[in-house]
Amino acid sequence: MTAPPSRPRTRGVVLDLVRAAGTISRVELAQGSGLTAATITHVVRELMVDGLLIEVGQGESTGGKRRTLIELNSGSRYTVGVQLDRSTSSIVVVDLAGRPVIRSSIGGAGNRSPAATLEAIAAEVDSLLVRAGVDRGSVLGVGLVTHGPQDRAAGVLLNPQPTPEWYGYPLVATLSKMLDLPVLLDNDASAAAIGEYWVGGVDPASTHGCIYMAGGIGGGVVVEGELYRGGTSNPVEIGHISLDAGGIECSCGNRGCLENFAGPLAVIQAARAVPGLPDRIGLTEAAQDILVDFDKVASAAIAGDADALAIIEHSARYLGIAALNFANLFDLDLVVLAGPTFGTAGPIYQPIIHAALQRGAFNRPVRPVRAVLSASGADAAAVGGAVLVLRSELTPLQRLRPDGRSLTYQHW
Amino acid sequence: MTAPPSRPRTRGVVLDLVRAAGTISRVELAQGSGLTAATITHVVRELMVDGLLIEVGQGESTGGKRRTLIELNSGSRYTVGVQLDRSTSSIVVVDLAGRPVIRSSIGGAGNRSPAATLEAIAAEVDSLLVRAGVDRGSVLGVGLVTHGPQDRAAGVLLNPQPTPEWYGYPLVATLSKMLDLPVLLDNDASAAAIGEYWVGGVDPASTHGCIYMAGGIGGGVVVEGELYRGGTSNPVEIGHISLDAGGIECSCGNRGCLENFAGPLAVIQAARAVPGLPDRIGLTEAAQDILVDFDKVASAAIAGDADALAIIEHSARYLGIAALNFANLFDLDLVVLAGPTFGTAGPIYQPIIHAALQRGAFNRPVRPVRAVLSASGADAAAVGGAVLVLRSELTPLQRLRPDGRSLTYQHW
DNA sequence: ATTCTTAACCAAGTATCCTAAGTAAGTCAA
DNA sequence: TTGACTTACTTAGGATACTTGGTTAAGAAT
Repeated sequence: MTAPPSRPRTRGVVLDLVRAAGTISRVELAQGSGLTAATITHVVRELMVDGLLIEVGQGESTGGKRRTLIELNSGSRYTVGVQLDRSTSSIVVVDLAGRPVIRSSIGGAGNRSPAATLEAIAAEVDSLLVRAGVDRGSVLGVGLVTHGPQDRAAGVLLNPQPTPEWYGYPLVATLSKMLDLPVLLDNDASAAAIGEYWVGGVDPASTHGCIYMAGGIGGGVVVEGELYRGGTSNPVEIGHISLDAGGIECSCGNRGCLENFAGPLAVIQAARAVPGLPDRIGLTEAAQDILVDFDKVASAAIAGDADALAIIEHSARYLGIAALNFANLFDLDLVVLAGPTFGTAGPIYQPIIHAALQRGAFNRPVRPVRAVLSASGADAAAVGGAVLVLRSELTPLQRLRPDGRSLTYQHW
Repeated sequence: MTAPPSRPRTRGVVLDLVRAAGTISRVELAQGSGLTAATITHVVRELMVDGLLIEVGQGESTGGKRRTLIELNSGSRYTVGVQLDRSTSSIVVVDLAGRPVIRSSIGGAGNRSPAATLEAIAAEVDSLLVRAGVDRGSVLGVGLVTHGPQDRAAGVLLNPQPTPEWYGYPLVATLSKMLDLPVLLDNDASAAAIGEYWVGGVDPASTHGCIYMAGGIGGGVVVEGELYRGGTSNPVEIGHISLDAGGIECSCGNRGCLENFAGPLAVIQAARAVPGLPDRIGLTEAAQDILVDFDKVASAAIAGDADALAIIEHSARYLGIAALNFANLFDLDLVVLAGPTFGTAGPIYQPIIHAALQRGAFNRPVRPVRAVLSASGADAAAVGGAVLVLRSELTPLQRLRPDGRSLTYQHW
């Protein structure tokens, strides 16, 4: 365990400015941080000694001495992001700049026990680190992201999915012990949102939300680079907002929930109900993996099947209404669509949702509101998980405990 | 103008702890703030020299020296809150503890010009300060709260309501000059939310949202004592979230907006449509003031008129769905109902909305979710405006500019 | 070359916190 | 009642992370 760095907040601010700019000079760091040039000198020197920053050349003169350009020393540290759901688990290793250096997908939880699932994940993480040639000592930690509700501080799920054994199972402690690395747990949609902010080129001044659609629909919001956390850190249950007061009752107790109109299960069910369509696109009677089945409908829609297209467009229109409510409530100027379902169907969803925002976003007179597809594609949540570890280690904006360890981060 | 106080952040933390506790000792301040007892000694002494805190006695011994009890010196500073809408303007003067010391209501904007309206408000503020015997030198400033969208930093509305002349009119600069006091502008629903947190006895650990219903429906969210601001500071347009994808088109561009189902105008229109009801409750043909008309329906409902009750209950059920979406998206554990419409009809609305939250709030397994009526009644927004000034002057949690002046606060 | 401008660094000062060692004022037990 | 103990608060000194102001380095302009 390394000693806690001094002035963690200032280091975090500087690192974040470097990350956002890519390449930057000390003068610009001073302007951007509000600190004086002298302080920047000291902080940058510390960060260079730690190997986090490197000087990469000189800028053009603006009438005097040329500025020394600084970048993240991206190969000096790595983090791992693990996105877990029932059908698949995506794993990525990212460098200090948040760029993926290697990725893979393995089977999801299925009906396996947490222990068996985590064993498989740990083995794959070990394998990826070896294959990428990443020194284990330079790995800061692992971000495990999955569906909510969850207790992040305890590192457990508060949801008996996929099997009752998962409720309260010590995911973080177990994976941490298996890998001998720090592990943090977070919501997949929140991770996708912060990941998009960090590596997706989102304007730091923007307030953006993420709609993450995998097996279900989740949401995340980033304001000024920070995740909206709400009260119990399980915010933005966008899959279960009601869009029809008289709609059918949902298992959540609400009526007319978004997921029942627009979720992948609703899409698959709608496809099954169209005579001939299941046979045409290979949708067998027995319920397969949700994402596999959804992708059959999505592929058919992209390929021009009118029935499939109508079903996807119906889903997109409801997502558009949800996105509009989402944007008007959180005052967003950007809605990012992320998750495996948008891998194939994204080009159908994006323009419809974007158009819905143009129609009714309240803050549109103040600034433009857009909907875009995630830059990280299906790996958005996994990349986000890795980014969450980067953030927690490098830019500790939360108040630190006296011993320098993060409150939201469990070191085995 | 007084010199900016030293260590503004620490002072703010201490003042906030004192405010939340009412009466507190230095030992508890040290525990609550995380600062050492020595630092608390220094900070409390500074604050006592400034007259903001006073020692008020001693607590029971817990085995040693008795604790010296400290309170806000509530008579040492005052702020003014002005809530403005079309039909009425509520004005309150609150002391340092946020308690109202005097209040009044005058006519709202109506169709008057901004200048004429502000003249009337300024005269009434002057009059209230004199009648309450408040020394002008102890008045920190004025919080002007009204509907959005608005540009808080510029101190102008971005909405041509009630007349086009209001769009972009320099409200803050004008009122500030009239009164020779600092003025800040904010959203009425946000103000009601923070006001409820400050003086309504809301648990500081809770995450609460406010549904503010006056002429329209607005929302505000407070997380850990801070307002959710979103991107352009016009968040939580809850009146225009869609609850029926196939509903009638709203002027905002969306369909099936909450306001068209549950807003006061919808209630009045529904009452007009019931044969006999308008005559029975004195609802004349010509549209009067919205709040006056709404109150006729609400009073009849409270008095037992079945038709009026059904209309209010219909409105409440839709507000309940909206509150549930609100709570699930923002992860709230408390929804406060505020605004003049709840003055009479609150006892009908509250149980229905509360029941809706019990039915479907996602975080309910983690902690209870409640709906309550505002403790400040119809003055919630005005009290909130006054509290916003207290906060900005006393607990500057925002980063301060080098000259010590707040970024969000315009000193004429 | 000389002078100006800009970048980066260094030294000393300051604000704000901490730790450590007190003093003050109470309880408790013999 | 006296001495030991506990708790509340204060004082003194020191650490940290910033600041201000001056210096050196490296370029452009004349």
